[in-house]
Order: sequence, then structure tokens, then C-alpha cells
Amino acid sequence: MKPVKISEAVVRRLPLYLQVLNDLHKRDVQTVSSQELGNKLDLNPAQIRKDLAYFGDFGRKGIGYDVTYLIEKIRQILKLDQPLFVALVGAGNLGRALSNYTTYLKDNMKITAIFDANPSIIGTQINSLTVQPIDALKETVIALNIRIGIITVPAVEAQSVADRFVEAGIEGILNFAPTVLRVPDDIRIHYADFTTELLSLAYYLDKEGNEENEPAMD
Amino acid sequence: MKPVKISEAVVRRLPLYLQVLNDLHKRDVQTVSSQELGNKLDLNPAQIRKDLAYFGDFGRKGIGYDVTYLIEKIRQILKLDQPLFVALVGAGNLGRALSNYTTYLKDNMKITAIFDANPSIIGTQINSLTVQPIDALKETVIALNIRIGIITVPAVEAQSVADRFVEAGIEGILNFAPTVLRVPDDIRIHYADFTTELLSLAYYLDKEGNEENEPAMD
DNA sequence: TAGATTGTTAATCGATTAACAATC
DNA sequence: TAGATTGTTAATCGATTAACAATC
Repeated sequence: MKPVKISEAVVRRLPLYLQVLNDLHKRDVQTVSSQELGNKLDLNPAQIRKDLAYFGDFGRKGIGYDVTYLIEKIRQILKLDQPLFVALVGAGNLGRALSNYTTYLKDNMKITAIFDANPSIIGTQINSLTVQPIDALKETVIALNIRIGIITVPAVEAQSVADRFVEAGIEGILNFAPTVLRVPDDIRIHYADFTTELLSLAYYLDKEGNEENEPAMD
Repeated sequence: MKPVKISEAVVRRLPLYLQVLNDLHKRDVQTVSSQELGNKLDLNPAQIRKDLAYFGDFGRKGIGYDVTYLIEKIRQILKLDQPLFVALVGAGNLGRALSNYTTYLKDNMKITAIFDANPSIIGTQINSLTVQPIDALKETVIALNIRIGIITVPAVEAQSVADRFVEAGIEGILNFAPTVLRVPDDIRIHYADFTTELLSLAYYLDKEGNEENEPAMD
């Protein structure tokens, strides 16, 4: 019916819309315009309207978008209207941090298994989950109907974890390790490597350090 | 001399190049072609050549790029040829994880101050740094010549931390909280919100859960 | 009715890719 | 010299934005 290909840029903005909408909902706001959404997210209103229109006519001319309805619709689009189970490999600091974070996500995503290679970590509890050995990955992923895998191991181990995820039939991977992963085309990979963001941030700093004062512009 | 504006897309790829180059360097590879880099990063070789050519003629026709030289050049471009000091606010799980991570970064970036609002965390040690009260932020940032701030506090507190960073004269912010921040135009903000990545990942999963088997394609 | 705001088309803008002369 | 690969221009592709008729 809708043969139009949705671009990645559009899909990546949907969670941002959801973020703001959830906030508005919490504050009992009933209706929001693309204008207001654009203000809050620093995005062009036309872009927001166009993004949403790819998926249906969710707004009302002259009125705007119903907050509750739009939340429901975006959840559906993102397939978050059903519980989605996630496995995490790498129970180090970052892994533990994410385990806490994502538990709080009310967005139907839940980490239901944690794995690690380190014998001294295996068997410990994180958020009521027992850390399992990596060898248990495939069996557990299948048994718990886990569809997304998070990788928080060092870069050198990331590919072998990805291989295990693929073998276990996972459909998507969120990789925190600073390395590009090789997986079959039908597996989706998103990268969450903050070192990239941090290093590129440095580019935008003012010139040569701030020991020297920059001359004023006027 | 070079009045060409460099796009964000280009700058964000530079750390990726650095990643692969560092790896090649470790394995004593002397020279690399745009073709090989493209293979490793899943990028078009022409794009890589074009990206690099914005900043100078770093390659040799018929040969490729000298690994060591290119690393040095990209470091210069990213202004990582000098030490760059970073402050972190939010000494929770994520903050602790990042403190460890970034310490290992040999790329001249170093977290040199950690802050938190929680009295029971203030005064504790993380990686030989003592967690300081937020009220000490401005003074410390100035004293230690800190130019980048990392925010790892809950979303509701993120804006007030950003305001403090701005007031302290920070030049760039890496925000892990899932919220858009308002800062003056001359302050650069990068977002490292993995919830966005995780939620958008769900969009690409196969249809309606995997209880039902999908019909095979052939 | 008048004001507001959507959905959508057309125009603009920007980024990626192909192609190739230059040259190591 | 022949093969390889850069730097760069031109062509293509895709994404953003402006504008406006439709309509609540």
C-alpha cells in the first residue's frame, strides 16, 4: 500500500518525537503542533510533518497532533507496542550502567539476560538478573525470545560476540565497542560509540587551546 | 586559505578513520589505500579521499596513505595533538563507566574532574579522582583549563548542568541524557543518547515478532 | 467567518558517488 | 614502462525546507 522507502534519518528522529511527546503527556498537554515540536527539538516543522505523514495522517488541520494518539502511533511504528527482549554481553561498568538504565525504559524494551566471559563476574547479580557465561548465549536467547543484542565488551572481543548473536538468531545489535562489525545483511547494527562523538567534538573547539586570548570580533 | 566549510558528516568520519589507522599502526602496517579503508569501514573510497583532501594532500598517487603520517594529520585536524581536559558531571554507573573508558584513551583526552550532587557520592574516589560537589564546578573547570564537559545525569537535571558548564566557560558538551539542551550558539553540543539508537533499532526488526515463522523467500 | 495548522508538492540545498587526468 | 591510486570535477542521489491549498 505504501511502497515508499523510509529513510534512516526519518526513523532516527521518531524516538526524539517520542521523547518530547512522553514529556508533554506527563504534563497533561493534550495537543501539540509541529511548530512547538520543532521548537523543542530544534527541527524544522515541515520536516516533522513530513516525517509523520510517511506513516499516516496523524494530525488535524488547524489543531495539531493529539499527544496520546501520536505516542501510540509512533510506538506502533517502532514496534514498541509489544514487549521486546534484549540481551547484553559485557557486564563491566558500562554494561551495568545500561542494565539499570534500560530497565527504567517504559518503552516495552527489557534486558532479560546478561552475559560475560569473566569467571569472577559470572553468577553475580545485576538487577535481579544472574550474569551467565557466554556459552549459554544461544540457548538463552532462543529460550527467552530475545531479538536485540547489546555489545559492551572491549573492541577486540566485539566481533566474536556479534558472531554468537548472529548464530543465536538475533535480529538487531547495538554496539558500544569502537569497531565496525561484520554481520549478514539482514541483521541490523546500530553504533553507540561515544568515543567518536567525543573526538569529533574536539574539532569544534576554538582554535589553539585557550591559553592565548582570542581577539574579539568587533 | 581554505574557505571551504567542512560538513559535520565529514568531521564525524575522522574519528572512524583514526580508529582503523590506529589498528593498522599497531599491526605495523606502513601504508593503506582508500580502497582498503573503505572495505574496513563500509565506506566509499571516493568519499574517504574527498574527506581527507579537504584538509590537505596526505596521500601519494599510486601508493596510498602513510599510516603514521595520516594518524598524525588527523590528530592535528581534530586538535588532539595537545592534551584536552574533560569534566564529567554525574558519578552514577554510566559516569563511572566513562571515567574508566576515557582514561584509557591515548588520544590526548583526559577526564580530570568528576562532579555529583549526591552528598553520599561526593568525596569518594573514581580512578584517583575525588568526586567534587557541583558547586565547585566553575572554579575547578577554570583552574584545570577544562574545555569539554560530559553530562551523565538524569534528563531532568541535564539542562541545569549544561547551564553551569556554559557559565564556567566550557566550549563543548557531550550529553548522555535523553533530552535536548539549550546553550548559546558558540557552544558545541554532541548527543550520545543510546536510547535513541536502541528504540530506532526496533523499527528494523522483522515484522510482528518471531512467534510466527516468516515464509521463506524462494 | 477568521485564524491556525496540517499534508504535500515543488524548490533548494547538500552529500555521496562515478569517472578520470595526474602521477608515483 | 605498466599498474595502482590519488585528488578533483561533474553527475547523481537524497534530504531538507518553503510554500500553499485544504480544512478544522
